[in-house]
Amino acid sequence: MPPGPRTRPAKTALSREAVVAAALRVVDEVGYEAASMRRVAAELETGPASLYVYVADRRELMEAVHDLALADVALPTGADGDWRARLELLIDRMVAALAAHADIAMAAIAGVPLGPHSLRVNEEVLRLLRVGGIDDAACAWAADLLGQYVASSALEQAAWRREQREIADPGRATTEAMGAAFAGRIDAVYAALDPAEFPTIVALRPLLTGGGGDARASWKLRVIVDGLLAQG
Amino acid sequence: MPPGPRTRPAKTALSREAVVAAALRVVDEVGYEAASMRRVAAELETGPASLYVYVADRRELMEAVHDLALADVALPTGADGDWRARLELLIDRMVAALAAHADIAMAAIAGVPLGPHSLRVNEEVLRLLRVGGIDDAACAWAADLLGQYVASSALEQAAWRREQREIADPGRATTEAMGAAFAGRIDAVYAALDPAEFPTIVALRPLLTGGGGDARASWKLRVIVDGLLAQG
DNA sequence: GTTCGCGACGAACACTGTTCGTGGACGGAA
DNA sequence: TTCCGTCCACGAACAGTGTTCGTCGCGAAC
Repeated sequence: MPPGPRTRPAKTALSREAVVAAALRVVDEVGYEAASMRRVAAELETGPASLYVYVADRRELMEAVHDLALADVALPTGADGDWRARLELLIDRMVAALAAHADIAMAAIAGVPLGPHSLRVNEEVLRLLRVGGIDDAACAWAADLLGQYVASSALEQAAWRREQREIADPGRATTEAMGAAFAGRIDAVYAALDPAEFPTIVALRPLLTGGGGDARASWKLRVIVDGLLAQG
Repeated sequence: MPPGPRTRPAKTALSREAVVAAALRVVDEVGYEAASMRRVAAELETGPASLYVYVADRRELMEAVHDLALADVALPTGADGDWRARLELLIDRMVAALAAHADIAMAAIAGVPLGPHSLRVNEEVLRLLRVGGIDDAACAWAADLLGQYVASSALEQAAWRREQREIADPGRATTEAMGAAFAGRIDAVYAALDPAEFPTIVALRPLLTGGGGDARASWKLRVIVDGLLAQG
């Protein structure tokens, strides 16, 4: 007698791309940290051991997911303006593509991204910087700085977006959810500070947590590029 | 009969500060990720459940450790120059203080730092920016940008430092360790790229992984501050 | 001297990433 | 067609993880 109802009709649909795509779906649903190997395997209706045929470990899987998220980024064309406009557009697209998939940008902080789409996009960043007349050594370090900006901004934007989703969630749209909100919780800490000890924080309090969206991000990007140009 | 050799002579030395200090020691030894509640408890010669009297969860503990690491940062004085020199010195000290304790800066990425020492240091950052004549709204966003720079640079520096320690480790100072090294592994990826597809990366290859130390960090900081001044 | 509360902590729960071994399915060779 | 060999899906297990609960001993208050 067979040990159980072993029905395996079309289970051969496993591949590296299928695993990475499933992992991206799971990250979208439950976030970066909660996207465990077991949950990804469950998404594929298999066991966790099956994933290790196509992926060395969780880190490599998440790097692949991060790279897949960057596949949506289209390189700006000549119609998008001069090198600076194109660079800022490209960076904005990178941040948007990453922030669209929860906090997958964490993978870029845990390890340097070296996937094919990361390389494709970074090649274009470096090329645009050179077109802009930036010194070669400055190009290399600028790409590093811009990479840090992309990861940080994508994480910030993802956190801000998740907060809005939690507030909009009718299941817990109570005072508790409002109190646990992202900017709200931070602002509450600032509001409770002693103005004699932290005069500047208290004075700037409305500005510190305001404008968590695109204005903040594009301002930061402008600062960095202006700073680059100042290195002449 | 007592249920076992329950010898408890001087076990009453537990407190929140003792827990956080022990956690900092563990982070120094094994790193941020491997610093588990069980290891911290073992450092205090107790069980993991004992920690939860003084700390809500691992996240809060790591935020407290991050804040403790910033306690070493001394605020620059008038003898250190004008506002810009003081600001850059302060930021450098923050990066150095965090990078001295492995990758504890990860705690600043997982959540916005709001501990007492973070507040103390951020108050001074905001104050110096205002002294420099930066617009109030720009001050708020600049502090955010500088915070991202501090966390990213501390992580980068910690990774670079760990790599050097692993190479210097006589136990595995073989070709394997050299091949698995940080900058070396990245450079190897770049070296294997097709020059027709990634011409800029290949052309700038020696510059991309070079200068991983202080020069890179201070250059980035100069870019940011120059960019701030360009906002008028 | 007795009671009472605080807190240290053993045990357990529900997970996690990863490895091993089995065994079935499929390709090509005889 | 039969056989063999390779591949790989997957059950089971290992060694951990964060966190919670209940107990129980100790110090202090009454």
